[in-house]
Formats: sequence, C-alpha cells, structure tokens
Amino acid sequence: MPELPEVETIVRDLRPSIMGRVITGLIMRAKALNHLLKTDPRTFSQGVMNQSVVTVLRKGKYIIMPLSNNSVLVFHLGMTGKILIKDSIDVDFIDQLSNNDLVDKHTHFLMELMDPSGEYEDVELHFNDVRLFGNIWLVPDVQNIEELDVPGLKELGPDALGISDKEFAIAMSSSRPVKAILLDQSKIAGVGNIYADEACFCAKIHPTTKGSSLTEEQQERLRFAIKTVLKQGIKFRGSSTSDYVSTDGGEGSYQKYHRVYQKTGQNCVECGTIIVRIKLSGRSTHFCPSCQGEGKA
DNA sequence: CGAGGTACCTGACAGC
DNA sequence: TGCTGTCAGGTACCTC
Repeated sequence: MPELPEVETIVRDLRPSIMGRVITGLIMRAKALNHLLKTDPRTFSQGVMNQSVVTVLRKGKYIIMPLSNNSVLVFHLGMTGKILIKDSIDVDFIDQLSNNDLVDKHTHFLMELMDPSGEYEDVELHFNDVRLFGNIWLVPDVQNIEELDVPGLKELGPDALGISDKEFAIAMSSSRPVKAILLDQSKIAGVGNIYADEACFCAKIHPTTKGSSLTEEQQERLRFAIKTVLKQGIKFRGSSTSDYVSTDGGEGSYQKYHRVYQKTGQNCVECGTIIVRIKLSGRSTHFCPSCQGEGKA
C-alpha cells in the first residue's frame, strides 16, 4: 500500500505513541515467521526484548526504529502491510492471537510496549499484512545507521522530498521512461505507482518520455510536481484507495484529490479528455493523452 | 545496462 | 452459487 506519504504519516504517528517505550512482549504467528520475518527468530527476539525504542525514522518506504542496545528494527510494508497501535488488552497474548475477535486474522506480528514510567497504559504494535509482501528485520550492533544491512536500503537514492536539482538531473540521465525511473528506488526513494502518475500529470509530462530527453525546464517541473504531490499526500494523511490505514486505523483522504490515478475512462479535470491506462514497467499507468502529450523520444 | 516477464500472497470484483 | 480471469500501493530475480 504504502508510498512515501503513507509511510511518513505512520512514522509521525508512531513517534509519540512508542518512543521511549520498552518492548516487553513479542508474538509471531506462523505466517510472520514464514513470510515477514527476515532475521533468525532467536536473534530477533533476543535483540528486541526489553529494549526501548529510541526513535522512529523513515528512509524511502522503510520504517526504521533504533533500539537502546544499538540494534535497529526495520519494517517494510510491501503492498498491504499496516502498522496499528492499540491499547493493550488485559488478556494473555496467546489468547489474543487465537481469538479472532481481539486480533485480526491478518495480524501476524505483535509487540507489547510498556511505558517505563508507569504513567501510561501498555500499548501493542500490530503488523497486519494480507498479502504478506511486507518484511521485518532486526540488524544487531549497528555502528552507522546509514549502512544498515537490509536489502534495498543501502541502495536507496535521494529521498524524493529533499532531492536537489543536481541529484534529480543525475537520476533522469537515462534512456528509460520517466515513470520507470520514478519507480526505481535506487534512483529516487519514496515514489510509488500512485504518486508517480499524479506527479507526471501535475508536471504535464507523458510517463513514457525518456528521462534523458526531458528539457531542463521539464525536469524542474517534474521535480517540483513530485514534491508537491508528496507533500499534499502527507497533508491529507495518505491515499486510501483500498487497504491503507494509519496507525489508529483511520483512512487517509488524498485519494479524493487524485487526478489521474484510477481515473481511467473519466474526463481529465484540466481539459476533459478521457484519461487512459497503459501498462508501463509492468504497472498500471494513468495519464491524460492531451495534457501530457505524446511521450517517448 | 535495460526491458519484460515471473514470482511472492490473498482478496475483491466482474463476467459468465 | 461458483468458476475464471483480472486487478491491487512493492520488490527481487530471471532471461534475452
């Protein structure tokens, strides 16, 4: 589900609810062990238990939680992953996981977090994931937070929210279609299918245009459009087109402002032309053939 | 290097 | 009702 605005919303919500708390309980269903967890379970549980959460960070679409023992907990939500924070229910964890009324059937991973001051009630972090494309890692003994040994993380390009004109020019210096470049996390981190389509529309650039053929002016328009749609996405707490919810279960509302994504067959808000959908880099791609021109070369 | 396909999973929905 | 095909916010891996 989650692109940069959704992950950023989650991270901002997580900070006040779990920073400084101590991990006092850990439960994983079989599907968490078989699909989500990418670290040896023993290493994982020994590494997280009784550690406090120092902070919560975002890098691209990854959620990063340094712990008090210098290990780092890393989450990636894949397509349908959710992190939910709930008040701890006063029953045993095992009972909760066998009781569908208390824990959703797609919640496969659950951590209990205690407030060390005792001032606030315990909370639970639920990792819920229908399609099981999410990933959870624990990296022990981290010296440099920039060098986490997690697939994809070290290779991330500049964050889309902060990318400079020079960095953007480097990313675009390729014969690949603009949209393929935007989706490539090693070139620009954080943009996914929704915001790539919306940004191309906003910049009036056809998604199949080769990156290297963009004029300087088009490049700057696209860079600005990306930041604009991402910031708007954050402002509206993300896009909830199917599964996405924030940590309190609430939906984002940016989908109300989408102008091309999943608007196939509808009239362009700018010119009235019918929005079309094509396949590009294996992904559904939506655009206005009139506003965004011919593309290619 | 890039493009295109497949795979990982489950569920929703359209059409027959 | 139930089958089949298509689609879904992501990423990794394979072959050409």
